[in-house]
Amino acid sequence: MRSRSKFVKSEPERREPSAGAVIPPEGTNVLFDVWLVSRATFAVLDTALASSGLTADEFAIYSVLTSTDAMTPSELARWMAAPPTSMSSYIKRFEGRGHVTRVANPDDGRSYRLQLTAAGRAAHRAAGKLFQPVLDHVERSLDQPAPTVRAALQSLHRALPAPRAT
Amino acid sequence: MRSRSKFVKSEPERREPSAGAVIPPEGTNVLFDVWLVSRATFAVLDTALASSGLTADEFAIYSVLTSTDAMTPSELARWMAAPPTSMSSYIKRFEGRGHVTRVANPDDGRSYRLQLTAAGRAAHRAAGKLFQPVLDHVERSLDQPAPTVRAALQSLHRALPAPRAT
DNA sequence: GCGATATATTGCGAATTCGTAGTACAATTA
DNA sequence: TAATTGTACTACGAATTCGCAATATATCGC
Repeated sequence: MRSRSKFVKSEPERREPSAGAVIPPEGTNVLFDVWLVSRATFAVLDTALASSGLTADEFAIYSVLTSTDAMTPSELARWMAAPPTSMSSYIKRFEGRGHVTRVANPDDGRSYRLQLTAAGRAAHRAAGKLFQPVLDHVERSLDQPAPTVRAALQSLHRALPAPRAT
Repeated sequence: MRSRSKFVKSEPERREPSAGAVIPPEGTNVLFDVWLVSRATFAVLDTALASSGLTADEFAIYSVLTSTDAMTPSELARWMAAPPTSMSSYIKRFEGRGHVTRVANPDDGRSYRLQLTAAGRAAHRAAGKLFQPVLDHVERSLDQPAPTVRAALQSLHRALPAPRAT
């Protein structure tokens, strides 16, 4: 197993021992913030979605597949900045669950298109029911408008350079 | 191996086939944005740091250890929302590299404090030299002030609920 | 059209992440 | 202070992530 559920025990140490001020923001930067926020976000979502059988990553991928009716593995991999081999593993897993099927790609015989099955869509909806309360909580708790926060995130996304080895 | 280096080949498909507009922002939400941005960020950083031998996660952890002179594994785990067992694996790996040592924790005999060794600090500095250009690029490319973007990220961080299973 | 090169995908194996369960020490209670 | 309960850490094993190298199809140059 590896559902990545209870990272931080449900309630226990409500008052963080010292975390929260361990590192003053002045000593860090915007990329560090991304790291910290995303780790915390995944922890919360993985915990919240655990009983649905999907991880946060999987829920996100299912969401993409729900919104576009057919993507190839490569497109999906580029879209989420994942290596092709990881995508291959994901797909194998999703197919094993009966959540995804491959449809022939008339444009390219090396490739194929991915499609969520009815079971896959059902799983996505079920996970969505667990996801929604978390999203609602976050949007209500933000101390700036959600669109403002989203604009910042999207600005950051566009500002990233193309991956470049050294 | 698993240095998570060249996710997206260095230059090849500069013009994303269709990615970039696969899913309209209206159909998504702030947590989806976090997912997308963090995946892209890690891809860029892992690629940039590859030759230093550190992954983005490791660089971040070394950064935390550089800034605070002694944290326990638990504190560090909570700080970065990682399960204790993952932290244990990280520490074992870092110790194996000779980058971290454990110092007795006078306050608690079950625990100990982590400290970067000279070699660990050197590795962090070397990785920092690869990290800096990426950060510079991002800060220059943002279409809003970096402090604004950081404020949004920090707002998001505070808005996250405590991890809670269903 | 043919060969050369580029791209899409995957088998395989190695490294990583992390849950389960167990040990050791601390804190609380009686 | 002995018993009980809680917290810090880790050994172990299973699932995941992903690099390397191989295969199949596409595309480009001539």
